[in-house]
Amino acid sequence: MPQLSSGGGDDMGANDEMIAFKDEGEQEEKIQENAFTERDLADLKSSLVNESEISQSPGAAVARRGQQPEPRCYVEKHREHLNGVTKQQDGGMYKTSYPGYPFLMLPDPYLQSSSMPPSSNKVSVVQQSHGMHPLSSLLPYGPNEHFSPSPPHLPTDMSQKTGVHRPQSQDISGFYSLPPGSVGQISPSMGWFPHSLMLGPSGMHPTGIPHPAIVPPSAKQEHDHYDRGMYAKPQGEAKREKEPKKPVIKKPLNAFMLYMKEMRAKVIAECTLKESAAINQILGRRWHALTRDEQAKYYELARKERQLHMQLYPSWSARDNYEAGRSGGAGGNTKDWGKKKRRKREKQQDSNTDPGSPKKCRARFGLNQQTDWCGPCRRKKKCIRYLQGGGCPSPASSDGSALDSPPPTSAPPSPFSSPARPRQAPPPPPPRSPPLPSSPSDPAPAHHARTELTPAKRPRGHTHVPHVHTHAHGYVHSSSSAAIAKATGLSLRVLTESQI
DNA sequence: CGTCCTTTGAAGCGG
DNA sequence: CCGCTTCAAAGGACG
Repeated sequence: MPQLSSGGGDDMGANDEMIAFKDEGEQEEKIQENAFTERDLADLKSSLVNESEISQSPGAAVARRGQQPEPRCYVEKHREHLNGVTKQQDGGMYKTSYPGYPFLMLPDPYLQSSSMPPSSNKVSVVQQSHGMHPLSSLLPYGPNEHFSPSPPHLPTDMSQKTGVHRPQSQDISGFYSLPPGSVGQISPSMGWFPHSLMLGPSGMHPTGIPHPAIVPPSAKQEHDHYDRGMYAKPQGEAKREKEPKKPVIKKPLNAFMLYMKEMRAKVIAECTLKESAAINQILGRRWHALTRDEQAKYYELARKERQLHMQLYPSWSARDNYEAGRSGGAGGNTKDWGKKKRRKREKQQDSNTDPGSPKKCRARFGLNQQTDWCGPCRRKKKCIRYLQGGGCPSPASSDGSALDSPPPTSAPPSPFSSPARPRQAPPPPPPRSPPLPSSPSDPAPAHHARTELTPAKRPRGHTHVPHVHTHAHGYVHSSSSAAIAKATGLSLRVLTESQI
C-alpha cells in the first residue's frame, strides 16, 4: 500500500485529513443523514464481518473504527450513497445509463455464499447515481440483489430501463468477444449481466458488443475511455473496427480505479475541478479516508472484475499490454492503441513472444492459498498453469462456482485482509482473517518508492505539482490547489504551510 | 498531436 | 523474496 515505509510521518496525514474533511463543507449535507448512517453502517459492518471475517474476530472492523478517527464526512457520504441506493433500489441503481462498464457478475461461489447475506442489503457499492457511476453498473450485487445468480428484479429493472432483456450467457460471450475456445469456460450462470449499458446507443448486437476491456488497436485508447464506450472502443470508431488487428484487452480495473470512476463525477461537481490529476489526488485522499468496509466493497468488485476478465481472456496477460505499448515502435506513429506513455527505458521487448502467459494463480487462489499456486506464480513469475493447457484447476467449471472463489472460510474476500491500508491507518489493526487471501494489499508497497520518485522524475517544467507529498499535505500548487484543498478538506492554511 | 500529470492496485520482471 | 516498472481511467495542461 501506499504506506510509506518510513513515511510514517506522512501518515499522520491521515488524521489530518480526516479532521480536515470535517471542516469543510461537505458534511453539511450529510449531517442529516447521520441518524441513518450510524445504523446503516453498523449493519454494513456486521454484514461484512460476517462474510469476510467470519471466523475472525468480529470486532475487528469495529475496532478499527474506534481507533481511528473516522473521516466522518466521507463515511457519511458513502452512507449516503448507500442509503440512496437502498432507498431507490429500483430506480436508482440502474436508472442512469452508466457509462459503461458492462460488468458481469460472476457467480462466484464465494460471493454468493458469503458476500452478501441476504439481510445485508446495505452493502452496496453502488452508489446512487446522481449521475452515473460506473460502479453501480458493475455491481452485480445490488443492494438487494446479493448476487443471486439471477436476481429477480434486477433484470427487470434493466429491461425496463433499457429495454433489454437479461442477457444470456451467450450474450456475454459475444459481448466480450471471447476467444474461441474460451467461451466454454464461462459458466452459464455468469450470464446475467446487470448491465444494459453496453447495449446502449450503439445498438450493437449482442454478439457484437465488445467487452469494455477490449479496445481496438487503432482506437486511441487514452481517449476512448472504455468506460463510456464500454471499455471497448467507443462510439463512432466503427470504421476502425474493421482493422484486422486484434483488439487490445485492457487490464481490469483495480479497486481504486473503480472507486475513481464512480466518484470522479462527484468530485468534479463538488470542486469544479477538471484536471484529472488534481481530481485523482482528491480521490486518493478520499480513498484513504474510506473505512475498510467501504474499501472492501471496491476490492471485491475489483476482484470480480479480475475474475471475469480472467475467464473471458484466459490467455491474456498484463504483459500483453506492456508490449503493446512498446512493441509497436514505442510511441511512434504507431499510436495504435496503447502505447501510452512510454516510460523511458525499454528493456525487454522480447517478451512479446509469449502471448499467453497469464498470472492467474494469484488471482485465482488468493494469497492465502498460495499453496495452490504453481511454482512460477509463487515466485511472481508467469503462471504456468495456463500455459500448460489451461488446466487450471477450477477455473471454469461450468458453474463458475468453482472459480476462484474460495469458500468463504478460506478465501476471504480479498480486501479485508488487506494490508491495504497500511498507510493511513495504522490504527486499523487488521483484524483480518488470518489466512487472508487475495488481499488487495499484498502487492502494494511497490509504488511508494515510485511515488517518491515521481516528483523528481519528470519535473516537467510546468507548474504542476512540484513535489507532492501526496499524503498528508503537499498539494499541488496549481491553480486548482485551492479546490483540491477544499475538496480534500484541507484548510488553506494547511495548504499554504505545506507548500512552503 | 502526443505525452504528462496524478492516484492506488495488480501484475510481471529482474536481481 | 524484494524492489521496481508498467498499466489501468481521465482530462486539462504542456511541449
